[in-house]
Amino acid sequence: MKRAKKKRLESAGWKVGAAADFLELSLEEARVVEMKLALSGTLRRHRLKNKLTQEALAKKLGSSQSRVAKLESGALGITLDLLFRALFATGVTPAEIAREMSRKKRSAA
Amino acid sequence: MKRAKKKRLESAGWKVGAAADFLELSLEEARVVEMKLALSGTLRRHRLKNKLTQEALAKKLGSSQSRVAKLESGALGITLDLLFRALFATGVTPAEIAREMSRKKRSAA
DNA sequence: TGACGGTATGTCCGATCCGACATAGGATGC
DNA sequence: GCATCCTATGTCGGATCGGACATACCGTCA
Repeated sequence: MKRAKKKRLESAGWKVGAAADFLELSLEEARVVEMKLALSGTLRRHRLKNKLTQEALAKKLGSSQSRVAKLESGALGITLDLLFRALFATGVTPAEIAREMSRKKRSAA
Repeated sequence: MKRAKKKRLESAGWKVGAAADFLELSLEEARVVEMKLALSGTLRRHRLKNKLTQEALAKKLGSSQSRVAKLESGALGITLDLLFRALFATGVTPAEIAREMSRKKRSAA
């Protein structure tokens, strides 16, 4: 599968932000990747604002610290489902998420 | 797992919209469910607006007609990842999705 | 009526993700 | 130094999801 191939490449040392630029990702795939990156940043900001540790957030989610770390680092193999659950668990409102989503992200070097 | 239990119950004949109201879903889980429902509606509207069949959209996504049908019906076992990919594939912009997301959904009977 | 295009539903099986755990890194305080 | 706290990274096994396929359903048109 195409998606699988992408993952393989990326996990072989590529940073996804940059990857979206030159890998042959379809437009919609690239957008999803950018979205995940943007939201993982949002998640970390809000977790810190709430003075939660990754472990504390993990417990709220019924997840584990390592998974939260992966969420925040924009690691591969994390889904939007978990990302959104985490965001909501930190008290981010849908409206706020929406705002973050539409804020375009300049691709990092 | 709690999430697994929820799925079990729901798949035993419950409509998710109603389910979110009385099942012991955590707040963040309920929000994700509502979000999926809202977005599946958005997807269908935009697909039709673009005069695409489910099959045509499926091909764009590298998926299948049945999967698209499930996406649009808000079926269980569907992730936000695929939902967003589908939305982007129908040409919906992030800003538009954001707008849909913050629009609250009255729970259907 | 039958054919046809579009959609819904159900079931496989392989791919992917999740939570758990171990462990390493880094910062701070003693 | 070395505890302690937080975070990062890697790896398992089992749960969930995905595409594919079959098939049923529903209009419409002739």
